[in-house]
Formats: sequence, C-alpha cells, structure tokens
Amino acid sequence: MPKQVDHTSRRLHIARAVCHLADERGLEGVTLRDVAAKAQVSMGAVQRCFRTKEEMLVFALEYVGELIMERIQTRLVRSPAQSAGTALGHAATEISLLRKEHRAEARVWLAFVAQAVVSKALAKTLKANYAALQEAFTRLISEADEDTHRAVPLDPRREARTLLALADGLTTHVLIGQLTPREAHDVLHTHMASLWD
Amino acid sequence: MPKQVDHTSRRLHIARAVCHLADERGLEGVTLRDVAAKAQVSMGAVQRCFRTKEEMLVFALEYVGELIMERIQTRLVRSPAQSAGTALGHAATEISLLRKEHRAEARVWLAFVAQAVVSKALAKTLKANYAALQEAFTRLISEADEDTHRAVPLDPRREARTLLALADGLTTHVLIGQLTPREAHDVLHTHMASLWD
DNA sequence: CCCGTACCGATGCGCTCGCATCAGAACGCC
DNA sequence: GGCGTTCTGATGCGAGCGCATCGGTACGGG
Repeated sequence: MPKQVDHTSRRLHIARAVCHLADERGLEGVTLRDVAAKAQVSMGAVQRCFRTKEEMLVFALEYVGELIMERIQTRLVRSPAQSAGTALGHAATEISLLRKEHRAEARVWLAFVAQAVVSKALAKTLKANYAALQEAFTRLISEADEDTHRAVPLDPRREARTLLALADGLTTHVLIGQLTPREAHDVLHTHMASLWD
Repeated sequence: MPKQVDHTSRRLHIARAVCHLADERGLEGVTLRDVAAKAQVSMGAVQRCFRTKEEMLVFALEYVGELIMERIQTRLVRSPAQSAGTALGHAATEISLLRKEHRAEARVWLAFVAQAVVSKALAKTLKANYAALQEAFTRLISEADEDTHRAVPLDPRREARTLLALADGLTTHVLIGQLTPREAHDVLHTHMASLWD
C-alpha cells in the first residue's frame, strides 16, 4: 500500500472552509478555487475529496447541521436540576442565536435553506435535520406538560412546530438585522412563559 | 423627439421574468440572458432598463415586496364586520401562504432574504418592508387588545414581532416541505387563539 | 421630406467557473 | 532498492457569465 491520506478529516477541513466562505459572501460566492485557497490545499485535493461541487456542498450542509444539532441537543438534555420547560427554553434560545459566535453557522444554514428550495439533494438532508429537531422538541414538551397538571393539555406536536417555527423566524430576523438578539430572546421568553408560567 | 418607450412597464415586465426564474432555479440561476429570453426581449433591452444585474435584482425584490405587502395590507384592512383579531389572523395566514398560487412569491422572497444577508443593497429594501409590516401588525394588535378588556394588556410590539417571526418561520417550513400548509395554518390559528379566545 | 435622436438586437470581450487531465513526487511492499 | 500504487498541484478546456459596443432601424420635429 502506498501513501495514504485521511480523507475524512480532510473532508471536514474543507467543509469548514466552505462554511467560512458561505458566511462571508453567501453560497453563490463559494467556488472550488476559493475553497481550496481558504483550506490551504490544492484544487486537485478538493476534487479528489468530492467528485462534484454539489457533493461538497451537501457534505458541508451535513457538517453544519451536525454542529448545530449537537449544540441544541446538548441543551435539550434535561439535567435533574432543571425542568423540561427550562431545557426547552435554552434550546430554543440556542436556535435563535443570542451568541454572535454562532451567527456564522446560522448564516450558512439560511443560505442552505434557500438553496434547498431548488435542490433536492440539499432538501433531503435539511428535512431530516428538522424532523429530528421537531421530534426532540415534541418529546420534551410532552414531558414538560405532564409536570404541569392543567385542564386541557397541550398538543405537544403542535407546540413543537410552533416553537421551532418561531425560533427559526426569529433567527432569520436577527440575521437580517430586523431584530436584535435581545428582542428575539424577549419574544421567545414571553412565548415560553405563556405556555407554562 | 424620436421613438419613445415606456420604461416603467418594461421594468415591471422584466421583474416578473426575474421572479419566474428565481422561483424555478433559485437566485443563482438568474442570468441576464435567461431573463431576456423569459421576458421575450433582447438582452440589450434588459441592459438599457437596468445598468447592472444587481440593480435589476434590487428592483425585482422591491416588486415582489410590493406584491406581498399589498396582499397582506389588503387583509389587514379591518372591515367593520370583523374584529381586529380576525383581520390579523387572515393577514398572518396570508404570510404563511396557504394558497399555492402564492408559493412562488414566497420562494423568491426566501431567496432574497438569504441573499440580503450578504448584500447591503438588498438588505435595505428588505428591512424597510419588514419594518412596515411590523408597524402594521403592532397597530392592529394594539387595536385588538383594546377590544378585549384583560387584566394585563399585551405588549403590542412584542406580540407583533412574535407573530411576524412565527409566520415567517412557518412559511419557510412549508416551503421546504417540513410542514404542510394545513399544519402551518393550524399552528397559526392556535397561536392566535391563545391570545384572544 | 429628411435629418437627428433614441431605441434595438446582435456580437465581441475578458473573465471565471466546474471539471478533466497529466507528469511527477511520495510512499508502502516485496 | 526497485516497483507499483496512490497522491499532488498545475494546467487546459469548453462553457457561461456580466458588460460594452456598434451598425441598423424607426420615428417625430423642422
């Protein structure tokens, strides 16, 4: 066996470069040459890792998706000390990106969402991520609602959809500068409070 | 004076072609040549109407923005027979595009939103539209809340932000197929009900 | 009637894109 | 240590892009 290269780590390395570029100039501004330059590898290396540009983009989307999902799932793990509702609030807040160090990921995410509308390959990955997120939210809301004994219980699925859509919409509005992160947080907090407090 | 041409109507005609293409293939797939072909005019005509491609895109965004805003504003006009809350519900539903004949506009809108994150010219127009919408929502919510005498009145601005973000998020989720229009409507209806019914 | 001006459509230019190609370097195995 | 396989980076290619240009055309005023 001759020279061997760790393709997996290189693909990740390139995916990160893709995200940096997508953040700076949008998805349209991502070219193979620029990706190679940003990742400090030759164009040939990029081409060997991904047969086509779209394959590269899909991989990058999956990468960013995993990053974000992981971050949210961390918040969703209900620590003994906190209620399910609190965990949900944290998770939703995480989505609405109060922290600016995660703003870049969200910009990339938004770019991919827009692209997914016209690209089947991207749409598939995107939907899978959203479905998983909705599932997790549904479970936690159901859990939180059992703690609260109320006359008419919530419909967990519907509330999960609401929360997810709201968080997503807030994210978008923060990204384009229509809302400040603080305002988004305020909206989210009030919404959560209307459910349980 | 020699031959004269109605530039305004031609610009609108071209803007419609831009929207059709953006709907079909995304914003990236919009080229001057294709726009000219779709609009059934020569490339030269397009170039005379718009000095650069970006100028054309900005104009198209404004056009689509006006279309959508007009449609929503129509719903927001409170007819004597209906409560302010009902009007709001209709308007929000309109945003969440139950009707598939307006799906195309929303796709174009989403494409522009994603692009606006990296383009200042687009962002300016976009924010102006959102601000106007939020203003209208705020006013109507305030109105609706005065009708309902409750102990703790709502914060109209915050509720407007909530409603707008929720409607926007739902729109996105419908567009990528994560939700059906029916589910989106259900979510929106329940949210409105939690405010006033 | 005809001249000047504003429109028209076609073509060309320079550039960048994604992708293919290829000679040479690097490395594990016999 | 030679060999074969795998990796490497540079270069080429055809296509498509935005934009500039230009001769021809149609039309209104003098």
